[in-house]
Amino acid sequence: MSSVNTFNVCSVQIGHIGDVPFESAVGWSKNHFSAATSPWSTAIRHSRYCDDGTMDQDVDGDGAINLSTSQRPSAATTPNDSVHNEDAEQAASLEKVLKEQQQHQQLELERSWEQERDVKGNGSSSPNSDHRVQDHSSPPSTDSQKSLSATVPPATQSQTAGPHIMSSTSNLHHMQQLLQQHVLNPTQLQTLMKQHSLLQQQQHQQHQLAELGKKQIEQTMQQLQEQLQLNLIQQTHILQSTDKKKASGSLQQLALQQQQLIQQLQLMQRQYVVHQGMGMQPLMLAQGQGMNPKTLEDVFSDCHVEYNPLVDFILKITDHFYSIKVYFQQKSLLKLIMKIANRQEDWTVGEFQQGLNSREVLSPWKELNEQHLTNSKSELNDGSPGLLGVATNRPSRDEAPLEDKLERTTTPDRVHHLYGHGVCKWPGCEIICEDLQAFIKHLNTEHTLDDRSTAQARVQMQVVSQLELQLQKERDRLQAMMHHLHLSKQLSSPEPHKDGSVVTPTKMAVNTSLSQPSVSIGPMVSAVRSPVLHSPAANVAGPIRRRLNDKSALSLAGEIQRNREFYKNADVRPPFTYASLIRQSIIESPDKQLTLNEIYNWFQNTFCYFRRNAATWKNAVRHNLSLHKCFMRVENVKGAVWTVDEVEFYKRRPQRCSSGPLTQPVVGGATSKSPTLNHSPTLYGDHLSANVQFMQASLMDDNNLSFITGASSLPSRPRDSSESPVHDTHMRSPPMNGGLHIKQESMMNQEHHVTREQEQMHHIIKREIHSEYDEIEPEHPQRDTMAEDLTIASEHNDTSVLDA
DNA sequence: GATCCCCTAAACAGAA
DNA sequence: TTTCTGTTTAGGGGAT
Repeated sequence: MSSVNTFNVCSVQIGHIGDVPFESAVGWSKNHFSAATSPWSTAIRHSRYCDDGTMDQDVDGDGAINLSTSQRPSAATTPNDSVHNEDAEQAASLEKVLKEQQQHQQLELERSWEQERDVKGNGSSSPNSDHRVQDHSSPPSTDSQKSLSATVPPATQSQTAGPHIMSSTSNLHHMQQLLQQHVLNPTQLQTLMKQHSLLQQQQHQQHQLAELGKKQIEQTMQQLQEQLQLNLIQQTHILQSTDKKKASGSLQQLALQQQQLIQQLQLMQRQYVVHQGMGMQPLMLAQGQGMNPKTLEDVFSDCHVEYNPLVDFILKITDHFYSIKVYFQQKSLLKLIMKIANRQEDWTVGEFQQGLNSREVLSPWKELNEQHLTNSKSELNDGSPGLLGVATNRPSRDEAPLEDKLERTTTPDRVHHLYGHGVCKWPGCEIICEDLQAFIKHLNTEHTLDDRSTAQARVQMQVVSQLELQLQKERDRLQAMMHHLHLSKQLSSPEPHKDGSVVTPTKMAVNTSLSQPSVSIGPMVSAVRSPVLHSPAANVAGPIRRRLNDKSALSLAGEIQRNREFYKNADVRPPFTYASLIRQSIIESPDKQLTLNEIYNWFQNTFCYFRRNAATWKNAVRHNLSLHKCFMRVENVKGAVWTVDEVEFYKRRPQRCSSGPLTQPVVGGATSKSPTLNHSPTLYGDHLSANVQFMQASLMDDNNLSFITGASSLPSRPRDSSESPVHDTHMRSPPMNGGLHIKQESMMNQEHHVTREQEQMHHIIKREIHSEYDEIEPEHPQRDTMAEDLTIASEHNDTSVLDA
């Protein structure tokens, strides 16, 4: 672009050449003779404009350019200096003589052109650019110029042709101006003109060569495209054939061949782009500048070297554009193959060929050819096949596909991710809004930039972050699974599927290629909603509550831990009671105490389910906190916090199963709200067994360790009287923090009807579990909970054992 | 069918 | 006055 601007400046200066002769002359020569082609290339390369528009001093320039400067270069620098200095000094007195010289020069030029026409066609017609540069890179001396004008080689003379004649009028005008300004003598001008014509001819021949190469590339691309289509048709045939065994091998070969063809096609397209970019360059510039393309072509033929950066820029953009188009076309083709392979569309070969020409496959090329034809109408005629021969079928811009129209109508302002089904989907909001406007109003009033919204947004960010991590993990796992299954399938039996869907590397590659670019949240959510591992999906459909026979609180901790991401992201009701969840939230806290609001937050952060219907479940939480004696309200300086009385919690749980032989338990001799505080000894045993078994499964699953073998024997471990009888009151004494127990009732006065031996057993079991966890993972989040759970459970078991 | 557990809803009161 | 917190009651559903 800078070159174009330079040319504009050049044009203006030519118009004022008489006013500022030498600066204009410099401008003209700078833009009409590139550094590689101008006889004064050295001077021009080192010349630059000053801020005031005049030329800066030339360090080693010749006299013709530096006449306007104060420092005149020495005559020894360039042979031309002597001539120009003499012309300048005698300019005033030799005007008449010069006019005669001009006339003579004009006649001489006309004669030389006639001679050139006569000898046209006798010389070589393929000079390369290196030769050209070599010929004109050195400044010609006066003698050489004279000899050049007198003895022009036939090969050089023959290269002057039409373009020279076409532009001779303007060049003659420039020459006359130069003669009037005494810059060049007629001989120099004549040499200059010949060189100029030579370059034009060379450029023209290069252009013809480029056209020839371009046509060859087009032909090759056409052949490759035909081969590709043939390949696809063959694949279609094979897919429709009944012999699946043969089809598998043939498909693999064809798929390999298809990939090679596509690669070759890409290569050819790239070469085509290079040729095309070079060919369309002057035209694009001419159209862009609103100038006469022919005139510009003349100029560019002289100055093409300076346009290299621009050419590179255009080529890069065009190449990138083509790469995108190639990708989309390949993707479309693969989609087509997948449709057929999956028997979604039982096509015949003819229909398949028609499908190849469908909009889905060809639309990228149509768009490409539209732009291509717009940019270079003269380069590619409308009747030409264009890229891959699809240009003729391009629709008009008004015939936009339905999908495009739908996409346009589905503007983002009509879809709000926080609004759906008439409900505000802000976490914990669920406000019903009649329409989008009402929702927007609600959004602007209720969910402003305050602490609450900020915190909720922060939570959501964490949710998204965790979700992405989980997605990546699951994706890697799936990939590993697929890889393993595919390998094992190949190793075991290369037999295709019974349903006809052959698992081949082709399909795997197709699946990969198709799935990679389309990472959307939809499959992710669906995947989250249907977990395979540790799936609590059985409890998804409604408030199915866990009973005592289900997993205990230990299982709750383990299950929450294992499915934390699932519950956090899936709108699934956790299969635990409010009481269990509240307890879990409290015991997960560092201080084993939480305010009501913190419990709310734990529910919302841990379970996606509790991000809606806030009023309902919050009421339930409060109800449970008040209802169950295991939850104790403690007031401290900060306010009220809730703690858990573990004994009371576990004492409460067996109440549910009152069937069976009723034996008054030793544990928790205090009165209960429930009139049926009957416990089955076997129940405790089952409970503990279930706990241990689940812990085994959990640890085996999570840590892949088998220490449980010892853990399972813990309840039956012989009591060691030497063990410290220190009673672990950690879980039995909720942190007081200087607060006051409001709801204590019988708790503080309650005798723990646990024998000394049982206390010892608590300590042993808990310490052992702690030590085991320390060996496994020092920071295991479940450690305390599990230890406590098992302690309680063992306590119950001991009781049952004693009772038995 | 009785009983129990759990959930949901609601009313009410006190505090912030 | 509103909102939050805590308590209590009532009723329904599921499990035993």
